[in-house]
Amino acid sequence: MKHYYIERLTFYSVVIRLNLQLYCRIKTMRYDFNTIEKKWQDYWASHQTFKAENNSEKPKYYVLDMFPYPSGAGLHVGHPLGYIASDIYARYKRHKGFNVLHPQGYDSFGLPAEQYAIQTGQHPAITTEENIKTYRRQLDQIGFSFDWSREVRTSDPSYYKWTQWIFIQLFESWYNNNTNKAEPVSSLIEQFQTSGNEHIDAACDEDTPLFSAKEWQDFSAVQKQEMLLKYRLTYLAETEVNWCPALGTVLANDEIVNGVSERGGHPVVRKKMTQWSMRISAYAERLIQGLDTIDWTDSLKETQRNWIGKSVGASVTFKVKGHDELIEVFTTRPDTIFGVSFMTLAPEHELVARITTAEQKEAVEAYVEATAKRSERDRMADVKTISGVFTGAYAEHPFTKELIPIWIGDYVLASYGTGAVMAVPCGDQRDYDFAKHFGIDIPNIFEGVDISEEAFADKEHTVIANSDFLNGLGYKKAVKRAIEQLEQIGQGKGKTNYRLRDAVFSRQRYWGEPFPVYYKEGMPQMIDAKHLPLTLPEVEKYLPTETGEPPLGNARVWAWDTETNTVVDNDLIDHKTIFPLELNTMPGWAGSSQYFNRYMDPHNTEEIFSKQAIDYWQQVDLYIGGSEHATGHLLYARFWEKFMFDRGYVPVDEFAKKLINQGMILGTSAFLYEVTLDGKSLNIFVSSDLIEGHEYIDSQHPKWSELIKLYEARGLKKEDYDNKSKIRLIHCDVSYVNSSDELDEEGFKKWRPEFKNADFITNSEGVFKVKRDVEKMSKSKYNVVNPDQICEQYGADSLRLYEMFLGPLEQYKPWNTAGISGVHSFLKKLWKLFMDDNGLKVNASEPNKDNLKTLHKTIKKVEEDIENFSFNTSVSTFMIAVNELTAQKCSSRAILEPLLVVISPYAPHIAEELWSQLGHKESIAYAAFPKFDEAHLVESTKTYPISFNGKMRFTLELSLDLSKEDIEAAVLSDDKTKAQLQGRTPKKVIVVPGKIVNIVG
RNA sequence: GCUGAAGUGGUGGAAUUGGUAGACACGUUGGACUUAAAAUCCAAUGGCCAUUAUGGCCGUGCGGGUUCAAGUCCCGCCUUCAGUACCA
Repeated sequence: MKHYYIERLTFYSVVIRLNLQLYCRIKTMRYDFNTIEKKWQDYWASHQTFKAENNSEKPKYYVLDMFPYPSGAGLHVGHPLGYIASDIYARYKRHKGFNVLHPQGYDSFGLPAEQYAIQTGQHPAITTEENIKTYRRQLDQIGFSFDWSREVRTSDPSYYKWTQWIFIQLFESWYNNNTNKAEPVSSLIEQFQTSGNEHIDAACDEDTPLFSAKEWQDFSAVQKQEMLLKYRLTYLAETEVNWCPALGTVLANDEIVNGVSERGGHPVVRKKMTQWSMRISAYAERLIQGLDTIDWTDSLKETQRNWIGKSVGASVTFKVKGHDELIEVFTTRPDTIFGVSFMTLAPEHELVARITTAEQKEAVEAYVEATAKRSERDRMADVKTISGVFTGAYAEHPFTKELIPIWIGDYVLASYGTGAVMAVPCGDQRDYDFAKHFGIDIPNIFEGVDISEEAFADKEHTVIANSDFLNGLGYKKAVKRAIEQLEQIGQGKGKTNYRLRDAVFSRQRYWGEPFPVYYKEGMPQMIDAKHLPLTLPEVEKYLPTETGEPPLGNARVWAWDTETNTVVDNDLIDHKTIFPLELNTMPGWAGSSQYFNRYMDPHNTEEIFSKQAIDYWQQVDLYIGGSEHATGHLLYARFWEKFMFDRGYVPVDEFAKKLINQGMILGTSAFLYEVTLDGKSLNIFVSSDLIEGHEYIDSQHPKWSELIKLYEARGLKKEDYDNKSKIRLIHCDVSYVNSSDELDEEGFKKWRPEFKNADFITNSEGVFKVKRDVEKMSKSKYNVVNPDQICEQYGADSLRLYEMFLGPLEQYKPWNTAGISGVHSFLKKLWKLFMDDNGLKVNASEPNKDNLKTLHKTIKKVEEDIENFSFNTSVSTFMIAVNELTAQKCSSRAILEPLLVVISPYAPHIAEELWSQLGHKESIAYAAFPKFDEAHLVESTKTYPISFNGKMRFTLELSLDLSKEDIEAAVLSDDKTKAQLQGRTPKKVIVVPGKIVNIVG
């Protein structure tokens, strides 16, 4: 028995093997994308095909993607969109003879890994490593031409060593407003030493006192450090921050969306804390100016301009009556100074408590307290309510010396300008509303303008009146004059104000870069750069300590020994040689603000990058990424690059010459209509075509007889459900829905077992349909499409082509997997152009005129498309080319070989395979892009559209040699023209040679 | 409110400086091949009217305008999306 069994097995295995051999033979002739793609991905990896050299005869080109945060969910089809576009561009540039740098890495510090660590105890480094593996596998299978030998990870100590190094450089620098650049702190100390700080124009803290050289010399060491800290480009300061209790950390303004945290949507409150800050405000003007020198989209530049928020105007000081106090305000309309009828201070303004009169004390205090309690979000949500209190104090008008009541109101923000405004109700709608509400005077200082209904804010048509020396002047002249006069009496000057605030740089987090900082007598000290990196310590818990310190407070070994320059046990802190280390870590944007430069020389252990490398690569030539980073990463990175430029580390002060924002690929969500009663599920679902337009169940409706039967079967009475039973939408995983929107009931029930006994009411054809809607692709909406499955089923080349084919790169567009069959069958047709059942069918035959025309118009169009980033139209062009060449039965090597090079940036795997089938031993990646030859497109005739009164009626083929007159004669003598005219004489004939003929009759 | 982008078939989208609107696909319908299915191939496919056929009218968010000719330019609106918001 046993013997027989083995014999049978052997027999079968021989049969199977024979079949397999036959199958494989056929298979080599077919477009077997899975095998081909794996083969070439392995080839590229083992041959390091895309390794960029730091010295090359070729011109350089640097194509960069925004590196991903490796999240646990992996990639969905929306993620690679920008990577595919940049990869096409990078491959194209290689064909064009450039030495292309196209690196990739990971922005691997961040909140999600830490949140996961808090929940599970899993070290973030482990989670991160696992996620990176998944990302790498997914990226590899799409066939990107990344130079992986240059990979960086922000959480890698060999990388963050240089993030720490830059921090030290910033600490050792100050911003000189005279030279308009950052300079070493040593130059500042020299000036203090010789002449104090009175004559220094620097970006510094507002509360910096003036001191003389003598005073400086007399300062203690700690006092000197305190003073210097007010000038450093990164500094410690007590700042009001956005504190997120749920996340236990501080958030930057751009990490808050609609008053809640961007990640997780948790509430955010204002809180005072000592934090590291970055003096980005020093660069506000240069960040605006620099925008004119770079090729970024207008909308992105506009977003950055708005964020920086430059406004030009004047600062004016008002004396407070009866106090030795001054109120400084910022105004963009100094021309309206004679229209001031009150002043408003922010409730948080420091003068409020000092100037409030005894009578008003109670009301003012109550108001201040009430505002403090209201969260930022409440204040934002409630813009319409006007509130405020009179302080009882008066200011003196700088010119008229009239008394101006001082109010407080929450429409004035403490964080903008000086936190105080001179209110001109006739010229500003908010001041107007406030004045109306509290019955304050609204003097009119505009000539010929009615202000009985609303304020007049039109600068263009302003003519000033009732304003002494400003009478009769227009806006511009009045502003100039007002500033001159204010300067003369010493109560104001021209001033430019920026909305941009310094960036808080501390996070109360574990999974981030440690600061290279220890504290001696309470003052921060930098660890010498040669001892970096200061690596993250191990902790038992990733939560804040019991005393409320950041997670690093849990580290047992986290103190700095200045004798040995090593990290030692906390217990050893003696404040003589061993000092406590900083417990905060750096924010997410630290690691991403210089990574583009590190790619140029990623393994350098001596420097952040060599001079030779940065001089060669200079800056990113093309940067592709999402527009959501407009006011975060893209602003901070520009700031750091300018700083690095000032200090002589980089040769240019903008890091990315050109930037493109790719749009988002949206998911097509599926929804089920679920019937509910009193908010509870009735376990009944209704096909979407029965429901459209209804919110409640109505027993009168004939469509719902089946549903009504179900109600009755369940013993529900008509009066219980009629017009009460409501319909709601629930998300359904898109994998249980086919392309006709029909639901796989069994699959759905398995996925959501709580509905396993649910009733599904089908439409009149007996089919259950879901509702479709386009939304952001996300796990929680169950509309995610995984690229792994697409690659498996259609191949990476199909995925690449399809993502490009969907529409313009910058646009938002919905994903629809069904459509991929179009590009997939294009690839099969392409394959068939080269291969038939017997193998390669390409030969040395002479190409004919049509072949050449097809090839050259394709070369021309694709080249233009790539230069214009119009990748979608290229894919159509390929389809047209292959359709035409197939119809022409073209098998000429002279046509098909160059065609392959043109297609290869888009579909590199199939291009490589066919290229090697053509007998090439080297990769196609560096083959020269074919040269376009206009000669092949020259035509002798043109099919003219013949229009009558602008409407095209028919076409006529005419020689292009004909003159205008010849064309007119030829057209007019044509029978079809005569038929159109029916004997009438045309009034006019427009002939545009080579374009169109229009007959006006 | 302000700023920016965009409105074209059933769907995604083409249309270089004003010059044949709807390329290229998806989907749909019909056909070929097949025992059948898949795959592949062929044909039709903006709407309406008409037909024996070569036809006719309307049509790029809406209303005007410029022009021999407008999706494209100008004026006035509407809608959608994104960003931003008491910024003095």
